[in-house]
Amino acid sequence: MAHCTPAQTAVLKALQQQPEPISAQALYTLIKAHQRIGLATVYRALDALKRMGRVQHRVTLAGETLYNAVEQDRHYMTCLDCGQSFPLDTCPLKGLASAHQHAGSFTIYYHTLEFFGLCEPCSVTHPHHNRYEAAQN
Amino acid sequence: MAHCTPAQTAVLKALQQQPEPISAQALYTLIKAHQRIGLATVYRALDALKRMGRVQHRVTLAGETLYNAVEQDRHYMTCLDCGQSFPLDTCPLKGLASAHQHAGSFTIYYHTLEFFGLCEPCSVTHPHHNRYEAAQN
DNA sequence: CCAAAAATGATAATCATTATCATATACTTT
DNA sequence: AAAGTATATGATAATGATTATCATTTTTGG
Ligand SMILES: [Mn+2]
Ligand SMILES: [Mn+2]
Ligand SMILES: [Zn+2]
Ligand SMILES: [Zn+2]
Repeated sequence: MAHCTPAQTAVLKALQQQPEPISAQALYTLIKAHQRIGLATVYRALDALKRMGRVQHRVTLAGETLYNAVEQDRHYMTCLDCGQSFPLDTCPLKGLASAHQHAGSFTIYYHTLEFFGLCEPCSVTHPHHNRYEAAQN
Repeated sequence: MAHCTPAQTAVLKALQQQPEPISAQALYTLIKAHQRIGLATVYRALDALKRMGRVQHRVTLAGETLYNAVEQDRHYMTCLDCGQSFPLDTCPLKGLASAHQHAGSFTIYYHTLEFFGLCEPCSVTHPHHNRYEAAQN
């Protein structure tokens, strides 16, 4: 049922060639090298593809939204200190939540799952030299 | 080991009284009613608390970051069309990933998990009247 | 009390994303 | 096929949440 405009097709094709999630601006640069396209159109296409359940997104700590094809069900552990992301071997929800599921009356297209914490180097380096008492519960 | 400045304590206290995740700006308004505090300080405190593993965050489709105390391990299904969020009864990772876990050398403080798709009303109303062919795989 | 380090508040700056709007393209009807 | 209508597109301006600056205050340790 889901149909695509030329721009949407171009964006989806480009996304499917990316091994890692990519930002709208980076996608724009990539596609523009091959064909005439506007940045706003890239954003519009990504939004439309999202609502068709063909593209998913996640937001980095820097506030940048990254997109990838839904087939690529990958997740990350992200360090709150240095911002580095480390991919998980496998989706912890594998099996539990398959694509295009129904939960009650809600149709699920995709999910985002991300772990946050500190990577080894940062947990060591981390100063933690506050001058105040710990807040009580 | 984690110590708090007065601002951090105020922010954490305010957060723990909230039943739902809240934005930095809304928190700022709430706290300012009781004590002198700056918006930048609220952002700084939230960031510090995040790195202490006491506060977690998620980003709405509108691009707003919402914060909540880590104790409140709640997740949502969000409609890509109308933006409404519906809370899950229970965390699908309950048991699998307990708080402050270790995964290899990485220390996990919290996780974000969110399902995206279409809510009942939107999946019905949804026009889907494109004029182009579906993009191939 | 005194210097050094850290925290704070007010405000300006940033920058990814959205809104506008004029134009182009596709579909529908004569 | 031309005209008329709806949708898509591109260039650019506007938005707004978050961050950077910087002067001032507070805390710490001697
Ligand atoms: Mn997954
Ligand atoms: Mn959970
Ligand atoms: Zn790190
Ligand atoms: Zn909806």
